[in-house]
Amino acid sequence: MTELPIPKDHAFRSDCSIARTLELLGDKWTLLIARDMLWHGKHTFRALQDSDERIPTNILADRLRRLMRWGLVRREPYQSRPVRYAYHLTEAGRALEPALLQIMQWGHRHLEGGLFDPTHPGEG
Amino acid sequence: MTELPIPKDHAFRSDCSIARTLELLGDKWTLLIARDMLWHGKHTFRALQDSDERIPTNILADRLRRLMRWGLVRREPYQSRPVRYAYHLTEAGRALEPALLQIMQWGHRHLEGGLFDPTHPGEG
DNA sequence: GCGTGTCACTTTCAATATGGAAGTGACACG
DNA sequence: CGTGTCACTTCCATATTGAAAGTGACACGC
Repeated sequence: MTELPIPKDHAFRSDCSIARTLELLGDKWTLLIARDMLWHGKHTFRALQDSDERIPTNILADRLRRLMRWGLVRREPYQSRPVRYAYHLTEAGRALEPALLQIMQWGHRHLEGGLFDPTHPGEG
Repeated sequence: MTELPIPKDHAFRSDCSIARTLELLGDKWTLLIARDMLWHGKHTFRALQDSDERIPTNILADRLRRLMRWGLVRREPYQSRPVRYAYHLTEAGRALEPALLQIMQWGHRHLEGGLFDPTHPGEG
């Protein structure tokens, strides 16, 4: 149960936790970034941009900014000269894993998706 | 494990089940429609449009069309003269419940959302 | 039969978001 | 100094969103 820094300028459209969650994660890309950081060891801008789905760089930059603003992602320099940052999920970000697993499960069962499953390593 | 009628004209951007699922459900509204049908007994266009989040009617119509096209929702006339339809989740649509619960859970814990929880009736 | 109301949408259109592509800045390396 | 990499930002055409108004099929009351 992490305290998230809800942006002061943000007004939620309702009390519903699902509606609120979708306000930050409800798009086609954001959860893929979480997936890549959580399960695929991708932590640099470059690595995240090289996912199978080929996220446009402007969208990636925007989503990372949003995730940082909401406290789901933190970035830290992994080198200086030039300074470059690695992005990591915070505790709140990692807490998305069960939701991600359920979404994956549904896709496996209904959309003939690939069988990668982080809970069964070696199959993907 | 329901067979879904994947639209012939649709090409998934990757094999990933999460990416695929987000292609149909990855927006701010679609899962709210599922929520309302699943837990709030809303099955007419009117009822769905009267949710707390006030979905625009053109978006609602579009999302219902999409959900029907993908086989997550089915509609049936609930009256004739004039004929009017009720929308219901199919088995594949109802199978979203675990994902919805996890998303709700995350919102409860991190976004101070309301406490409605269909698994604990009487608290919302 | 006519005006009013309801439901279920569709249409319109301005504003915002998306996404492909090219550009920029800070370096390392040779 | 030229080339290359990483991490973005900027540009811009197109697509999506969302507020609002419009439409069609009736029921109901007068």
